[in-house]
Formats: sequence, structure tokens, C-alpha cells
Amino acid sequence: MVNEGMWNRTRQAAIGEISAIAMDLFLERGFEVTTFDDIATAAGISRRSLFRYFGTKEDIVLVHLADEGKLALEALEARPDDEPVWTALLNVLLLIDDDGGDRERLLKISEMMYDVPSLRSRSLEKHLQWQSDLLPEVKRRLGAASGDLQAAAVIASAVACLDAAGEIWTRSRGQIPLSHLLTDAFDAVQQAAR
Amino acid sequence: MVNEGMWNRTRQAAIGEISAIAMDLFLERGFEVTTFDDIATAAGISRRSLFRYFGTKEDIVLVHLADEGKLALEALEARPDDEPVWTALLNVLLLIDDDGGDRERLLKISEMMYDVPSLRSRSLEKHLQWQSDLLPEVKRRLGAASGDLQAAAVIASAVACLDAAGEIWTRSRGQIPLSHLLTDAFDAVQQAAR
DNA sequence: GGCCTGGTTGGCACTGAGTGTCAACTAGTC
DNA sequence: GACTAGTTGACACTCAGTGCCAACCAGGCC
Repeated sequence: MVNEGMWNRTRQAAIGEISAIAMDLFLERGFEVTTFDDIATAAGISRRSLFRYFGTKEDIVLVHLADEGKLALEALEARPDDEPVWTALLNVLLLIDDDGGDRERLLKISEMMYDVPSLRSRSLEKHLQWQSDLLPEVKRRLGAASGDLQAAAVIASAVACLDAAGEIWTRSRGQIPLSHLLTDAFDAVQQAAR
Repeated sequence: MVNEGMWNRTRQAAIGEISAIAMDLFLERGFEVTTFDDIATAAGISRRSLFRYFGTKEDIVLVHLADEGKLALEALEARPDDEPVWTALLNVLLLIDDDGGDRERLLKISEMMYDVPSLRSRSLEKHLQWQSDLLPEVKRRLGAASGDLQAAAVIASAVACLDAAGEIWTRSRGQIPLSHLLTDAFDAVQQAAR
């Protein structure tokens, strides 16, 4: 083997390029009617190779959200230690927001994610990944009295708030800023749970 | 059309019978390696007919949890109006617990659900259904100040607790009663969110 | 230069999920 | 017994996804 890093870089570049082409097709024709053959043809590679980059069609959409769990972990570790967990999690999720990209495109992608069942499922699964990414740090912050269950429940609730806020944001076609919705959702749980 | 109710009854009976046969195969050989053909043969019907009862293999496993959302709604409506929402939801979920069936079998099914990605995804989706089932009643209980977002966030958090508790219960092979775990999870969110 | 080696690529064939269609069947109705 | 509505099984088909293998590149080494 030669230059490990170099291969990874070209591979990442290829993944980015292919997924961009595929997303165009998805948004134009619809996710479900677009086949692997369509994408492979459009990207100028063989169907077989396409499968080597993306195991499933859903993966093509979800590569973007892949390592947001790691980002969230970094953001959480950066929060001050004396900040209450719930507040810290809210602040972390507020950062994830706004990636400053094409607003309309992001909205269409979100709609697709909420409308296509298989995509919805996979994005929910992705959230589980975030959960395990954040688990140790949240457990630490909750203190010695808490175990995996407590930490998992808290993170899952926070992510559930993100999901609920994201859905409203999408359904309202981005009228209300996600940060407002997210804050409201966190507040609602805070109010209800007492 | 003849006797609407009668057809539904025989259909329900068939669904129950077939899914029981299929579950035996799943638990014996594994979910993913068991094909539709295997199930159809074991159930003595054609593959095509099997697809008419269950659109996907996952559906066969999930029929059981299908209408627990309705049950939860009934249970929630039965809770006293002055009970705080969070407590009411906990009490509702505590009822869903313990169906008194075969413990070991339930455990194996749970393990399968947490281990097989496609099943995990689908069960998460199912929880979304509960969410919309419970939405109006929770909104009513939260009062006029709250909208869909607030209600959705609270329900989603509660369901997230159920999921976290369920996972620990399964991974610990049912050592700790689910009711304990669920209560602990609800408490943890209550402690964290303040 | 030629040779080796680890890795990618594309083509081929295959399994399995899922769907549309249609003819045959099985009630209940009049 | 004819009529009607719904169910069933068989066939054919598309598409996702995988295993296999020969062809094709690099770069490293002599």
C-alpha cells in the first residue's frame, strides 16, 4: 500500500462529487424513482463501483449528516463544565443549525427526508449514533450517580426535541428559525418534566 | 361486498397465524437469512399472497406493536386531568409494559429488534406513529399556550425514555424490571431539564 | 526498462424484495 | 343458477444488493 492519506482524500472527493450529482437527480425526479443505474450513468461510473462508494441509496443522502455526531461531541466538550446538561445540549444543537448553504435546497432535502419513509428511518438511526457518541461526556456531566440509562434518556430526549423542531421547521417551509423552534421544544420539556 | 366484519376477522386471524409461524422461523434461523419464500412455504401460502398480508418482512415482526399507539391514547385519556403531563405519560407507558407473555421469547424478539438495523429503524418509525396518536391529547393537557411543537417534543422525549429503558432492559437480558428502568429514565430527564 | 504487489474498476451472474397483471376460485346475494 | 366482489396463485418484471473474477492501474524494487 502506498499513500494511505492520498487514497482517502481522493475517495472523499469522489464521494462528495457523486453524492452531489445524485442529490440533483433525487431533488429533480424524486428519491424513490431514481435508480442506482440512473445515478451511475449520470456520474459516469459503473453500477458496481457506485455500490462500493455507497452501500444503499439512503447512504448517498446521509453522508452529509454522517459525522455531525463527532462535531456535536466536540461542541459539548467545549461547553463550560458548570453549565447544566440540558442547557449545554441545547447550545450544542443550536450550533449544528445553520450551515449557511443554499436555503431552498436544504429545505427540499429536509422535505424529502421527512416524506420518504426509508430516509426518515435512516435519519432516526443516525440520531442513535449521535447518542452513543455523546454518551460518555453526558454521563460525566451528570455525575457519578448516573449510569448509561440516565445519560441515554437525556440525550435521546434532546435529540427528540431536535427532531420535533426540525419537522416543524420543514413543514413550515423554514418560516420560523430552527433556533427558535429548538429553544421552544427544550423549554416545553423543561416545563412538562417537573 | 358481503360481511365486512367477517372478512376483517378472518384476515386478522390469518395475519396472527402467519406472523406466529414467521416469528418462529426468525428466532430459529435469524431474521435476515429467512426469506419470504421460506415463510410462504412454512405458512402454506404463495409468496404473492404473503406480500398481500405483509408489505415487508419488518411488518411481520411489527404487527404486534401496531396499535399500541391507540392503546396508549386510551390509557392517557383515562389519566386524571390534574396529573402533570410528564407523570401521566410515565404512568401510561408503565401500563404498556408487562404483557405477561412468554418472557424468554419476548427477550429474544427484543434482542432481534435492537440487533437488526432495519427492524430497529422500523420500530423507531412506529414510535413516531404513537407520537401523532398522542399529540392532540397531550396538547390539550399542556394548555392553550402550547402548540404542536411543544406537545411533540414532550411526547418524543417520553418515547425516547421508553426506548432507552427498553434497550437497557434487553441488553441486561431482562434482569432489571422495565418499570424501574422507565421510572429512572423519566427521573433523569426531569433532573437534567431544569 | 521489466516485474511484483496492493488496490480499484467494471462486467457478469445471482439472490431476494417488492409490484403489476390476469385468470381461476370462493364466497355471499338475488 | 347467474351475478358480484373479493381472494388467491402463478408468471413476469424491476430494482437493490452481493460475490466473483479478469482487467487495469499506481508505486516500489531489481
